[in-house]
Amino acid sequence: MDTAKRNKNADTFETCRQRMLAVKDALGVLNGRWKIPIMTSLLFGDKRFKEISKEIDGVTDKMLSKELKDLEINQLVKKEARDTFPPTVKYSLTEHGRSLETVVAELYYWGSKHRKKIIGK
Amino acid sequence: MDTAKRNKNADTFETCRQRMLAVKDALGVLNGRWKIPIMTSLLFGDKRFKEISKEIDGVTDKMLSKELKDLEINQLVKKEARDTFPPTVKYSLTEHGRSLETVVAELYYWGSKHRKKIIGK
DNA sequence: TGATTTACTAACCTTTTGTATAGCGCTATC
DNA sequence: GATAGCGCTATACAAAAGGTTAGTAAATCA
Repeated sequence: MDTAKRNKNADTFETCRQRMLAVKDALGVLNGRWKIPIMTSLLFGDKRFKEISKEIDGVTDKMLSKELKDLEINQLVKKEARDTFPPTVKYSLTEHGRSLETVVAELYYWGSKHRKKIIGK
Repeated sequence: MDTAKRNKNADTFETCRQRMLAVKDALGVLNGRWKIPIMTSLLFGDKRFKEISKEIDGVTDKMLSKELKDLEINQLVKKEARDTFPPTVKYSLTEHGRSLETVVAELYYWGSKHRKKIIGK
């Protein structure tokens, strides 16, 4: 391998690693089975706890509660509780959370394509 | 709530659930900590096993091997082994796998933004 | 009276993921 | 002749993620 080619390979290796870091930062916040579905739900509007859980098949109260807390800590979601009875809690996206819209949209497009290609053949 | 408003709510509920399904299809294939990093690595070019593992911090041989197998089953990755010694195995993306490029790109943009906002403040 | 509702939490259990270590077959290098 | 390299696989175990069940508060409804 000549010098020029070796340098080019080293470059793409470095570029690749930097991309990877950013991708991992994103995945670090969106990890687990439920965070992206939760964000998807809230991109359609503010919701109460039970409304979210109805939209996401298979999620348990425990998981939903935990994941919402994580998302709140990472400033993607905000929570407003009123001390009525039964309790009323509203979840909504922060501006930062709403900036995930394009990511979720791409996942949606890709997921539809994938379903057609693999699952629904 | 009047009838028109109730219908509109029912509509967004349904649209939301359909989006959710497609998003979950995508996540079903890309689940776990490693699949998206692996795809990111292969989007930069065909790679051998060790090359991928060098680019992804923290992944073990066991996990890498398992996840590559999953991706192969889902037709995102293809594998070519030549029976030389030491063994030479080349991994590359299928066309379907390459179609994930936009998803990964969005994750990369968002991850960079997120790092600046939350981690690197 | 007692069942229902909401947004959780605690206890416990299972499944998935990760870690550590070893080994294989064969070649090339020290 | 020992050692390093590749692309795994096997075994055993620890840790993390996720699921199941049950329970709480206080008001409302039958």
